[in-house]
Amino acid sequence: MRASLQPTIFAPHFILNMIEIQFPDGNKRSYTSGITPIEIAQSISEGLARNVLTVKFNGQTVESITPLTESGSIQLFTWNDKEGKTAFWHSSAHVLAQALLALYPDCKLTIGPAIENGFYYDADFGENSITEKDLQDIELKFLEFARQKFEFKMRSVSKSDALEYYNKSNNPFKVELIQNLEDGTITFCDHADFTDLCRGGHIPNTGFIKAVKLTNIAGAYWRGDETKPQLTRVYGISFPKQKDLTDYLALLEEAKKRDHRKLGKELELFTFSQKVGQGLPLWLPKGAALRERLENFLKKAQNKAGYEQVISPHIGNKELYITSGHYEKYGADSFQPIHTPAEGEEFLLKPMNCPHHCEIYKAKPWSYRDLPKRYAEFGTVYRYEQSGELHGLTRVRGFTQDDAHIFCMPEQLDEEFKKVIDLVLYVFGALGFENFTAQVSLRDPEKPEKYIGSNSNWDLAEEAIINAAKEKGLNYVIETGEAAFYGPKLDFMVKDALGRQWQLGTIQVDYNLPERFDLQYKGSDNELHRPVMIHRAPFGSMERFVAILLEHTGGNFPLWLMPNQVNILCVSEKYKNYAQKVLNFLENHEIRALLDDRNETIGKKIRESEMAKIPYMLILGEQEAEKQTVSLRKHHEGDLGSFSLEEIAKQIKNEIQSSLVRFDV
RNA sequence: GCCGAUGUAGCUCAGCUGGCUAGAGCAGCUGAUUUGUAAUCAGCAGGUCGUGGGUUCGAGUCCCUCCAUCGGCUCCA
Repeated sequence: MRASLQPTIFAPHFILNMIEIQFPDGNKRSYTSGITPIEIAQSISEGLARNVLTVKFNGQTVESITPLTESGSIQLFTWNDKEGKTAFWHSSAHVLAQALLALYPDCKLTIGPAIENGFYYDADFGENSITEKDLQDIELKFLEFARQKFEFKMRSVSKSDALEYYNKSNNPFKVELIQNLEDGTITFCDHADFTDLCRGGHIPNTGFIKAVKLTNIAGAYWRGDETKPQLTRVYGISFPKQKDLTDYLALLEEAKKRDHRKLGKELELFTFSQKVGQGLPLWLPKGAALRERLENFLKKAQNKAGYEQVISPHIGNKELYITSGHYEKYGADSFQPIHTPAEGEEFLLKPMNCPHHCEIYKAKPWSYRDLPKRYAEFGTVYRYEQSGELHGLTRVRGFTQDDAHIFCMPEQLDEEFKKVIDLVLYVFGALGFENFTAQVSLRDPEKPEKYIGSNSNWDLAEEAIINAAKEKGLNYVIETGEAAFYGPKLDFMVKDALGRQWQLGTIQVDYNLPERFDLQYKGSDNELHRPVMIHRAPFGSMERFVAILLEHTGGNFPLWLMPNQVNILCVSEKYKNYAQKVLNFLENHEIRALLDDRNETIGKKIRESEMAKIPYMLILGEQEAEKQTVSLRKHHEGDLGSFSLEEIAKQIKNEIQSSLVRFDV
């Protein structure tokens, strides 16, 4: 500890110049006023000082070299903290901007934030676009600057000075940003001879950045608005150590191996055909069987929870969608109507099941005693998704929702909503999804024109969702403005192998369709009332769910879902008869097994079964045929010795049962 | 839809700055081998190099159109 930083209690005239700093653990220390956070870190340890990337003082992000002149609480962040990484990548974006400007003096910089994994910078390169080949040069320039350990220095500028600065450099983007800022709140950040409009939160100097990888280049609209000019976005990620970068790239390689598109092909689950059409998946036998098992699993739970299966056709009269309001909203951007020989008659490929289910509800009058009605259907729908948005099985144009619509009285909404949450949690639990976030999507109060339905109904529904999420102890985030146009929703978001978020399960409240379809029930007061509708899909869609399940399990599904649970491998063709007997035995125990009696070496058969991720391999030859046993090998575990057929069947059944807990309502 | 990249056999890939009948491994077929815990050997067959046009004496290679795929953006009932 440096002597000058010691509290000096014997010199009263100093006391006025002392400030008291509180640390996150509650400890307090006194320092001379004007001390910088980095000096405070030094007073604790040199090691900490070397690793401090950013600082919060009284909850506000400050630069590590900002002098502190008042007492307060301090938080020091390193690479191990989220805040540290953010500052690191934010600072990296500055260096990227500096490098871009150095190599392309005419490019117009716009914004460049830190993101979950790295950072990006959007710039307008005008006529001369850059390509991925240029990234290496930019990286070199980046590192050249980073190594010079430039300090990041914040300064306040007046609005007029700021505008003048960017008008002079002819940058309309920055000018637009500054125009929307309050005079007096505007700050610039300088490092080396580079200046950028910036709110702050930097690492001490550029020298902390030891490794950088500019990962890709993409187009991005200015301010995310399709009608505004398209900029070039350069994505990158940087690290304080070269090894961190190497590890990160290895991790990405690893993640690619779990890509569901790759696994789906290797495991022969699904395919696509240009001739059939883009975004229209073809389920191969193994994939179809897998999907069917998932469907049966959910059907069973739904039956217990009081759902009834219904079936509706793949097309519907255009009038149906005019009634539902979907035609007006999406008609122009959808698969276009199918015409019939009858003049003026038009049908639409069903983009959702709800209108059909509303008509099923309408098939007879209902009493309040009958409610809730819960109609479930694995309904295949078709949506004309933008071509650039299609992605493996996670975003397709034809897919099957594990859909259901619950028609209930308004006072039943809370309870029904919670029951659906229970069902979703059961499904996720049985399939091992633990890392999901619940997203509550509410309407954007600024844009009422985007939504249909009365304000009071929206208030009711939003409140019901938030209450249910709270009561069920969900780890939820609220997203304002993300609601569907007909009602708020609760989505269950799960990440894929590369960390991209996908919506799986969804629960949505709808006051709109019951109105449009004039749905009714007779209340205890002998008056007609309007039911509330809940749309819900625990998987979301079979396609997306299987995709994410593939990425999470790497193709090693729970045993009950596996297309082939057992491969029987015989050492030579001589033992075919015994192998057939083993196969029959397993089939009698409802275990899915395949017999590999090809004229190949046992080594090859094992290799192929391992690569096909078959959970159990039963190897049999002379010894086994004699003793009526099998030699057991488990995927990824190797040889486990010999067992009787009964023992094998028992073990497999146990494993299946332990992962398939019953759904209790 | 927009920006950028990619497209060679069923799969994974090679084919340099345009120049012999376009190659390899795996898979497939035929034959030999009858195998003990992650690839037995040999032979055969398989491609209008995504599509259509252009430049050229000559195009898998260069240019344009379209299609599909990949990474983003916008969108997502």
